[in-house]
Amino acid sequence: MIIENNLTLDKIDLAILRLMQENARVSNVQIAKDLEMAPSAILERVKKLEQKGVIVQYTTRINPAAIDLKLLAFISLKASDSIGCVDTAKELAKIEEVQEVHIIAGDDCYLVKVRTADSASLMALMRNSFSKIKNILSIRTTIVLETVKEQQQLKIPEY
Amino acid sequence: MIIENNLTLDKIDLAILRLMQENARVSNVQIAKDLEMAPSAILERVKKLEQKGVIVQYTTRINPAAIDLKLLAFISLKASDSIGCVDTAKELAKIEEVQEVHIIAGDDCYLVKVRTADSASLMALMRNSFSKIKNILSIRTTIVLETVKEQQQLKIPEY
DNA sequence: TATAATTATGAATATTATTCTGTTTATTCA
DNA sequence: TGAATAAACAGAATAATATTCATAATTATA
Repeated sequence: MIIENNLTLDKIDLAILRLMQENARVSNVQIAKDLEMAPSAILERVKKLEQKGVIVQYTTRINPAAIDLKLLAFISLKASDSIGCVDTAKELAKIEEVQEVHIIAGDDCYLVKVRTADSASLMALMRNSFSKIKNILSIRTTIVLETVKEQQQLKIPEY
Repeated sequence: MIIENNLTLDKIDLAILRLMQENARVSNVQIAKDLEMAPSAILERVKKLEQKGVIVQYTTRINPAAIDLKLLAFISLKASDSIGCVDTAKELAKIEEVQEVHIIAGDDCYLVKVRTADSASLMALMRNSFSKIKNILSIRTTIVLETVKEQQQLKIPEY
């Protein structure tokens, strides 16, 4: 894991992040034009943002329906883990269909986001993968009927 | 919105998506080398994947902590909307701090994912933004203590 | 099987990334 | 405060990549 030392981001860094968050394939030249700077200076900053771990990844968002992943579900799990233990969470994280695993406050212990083709394959996933994980006491599955908004983009402050 | 006509993705398309999902800034030349094809052929396919809406966006994942967004929460909402009505959902989607809005099956009507600086700013958000939305009957907020996995990457089938 | 349509190749060109040097700007510390 | 030091920037040169386009190969279709 990359250590984040000097995490003070100035106005220019934030502007770069704003542009790149919108379009990861924007060119240095374009960013430079927008910010009225030299491409070489932009490149240097981008490299630094990568090194500092501010930029985690450049990723391509794919339409889930295009690859036949039409079902989205959230699963709340209770486990007999000691509190603060992430073993069960790590087991859940290993499952490919699992996009998110959060340890949450309150009644339930874990909140998991899962994407599968359909309800049958979700059922299969639960039977084959979830059931193999020890310490799980109960499962509550919530099917998403419609997604109105889904973005991982963050609200980047002005400065 | 782009209409998705010919959504039959072959093995090569899936391979391209797999590479680009991992790294949106991978070069055509690199993809071409990996798949043992000409860069021009790859480019043509990528353009088509964009046009067909298979590729939704190229985005940069930013470390939320780096821009002081350390709190993640899920909010379950009940509303007095008629079933299937997305008005409330659309209002929720307008809020910048809201990353996701799902209409869900079961007791609650909406599931919302929110990111803020801290619990104080979450409280402020709820007071200022959520409370302005009509028809909301009840709110249940779940704070995330720790995120073990968070990826929007999809499991791309072999062929 | 012939024809049409799609997809791929390879070379030429345009654009962009990257490197490097000199300069400016900011920061540190006596 | 002000010299010493470090960080950031600009601009030019070069390397790498994207893009275009004519042609060839492949695939689908009648």
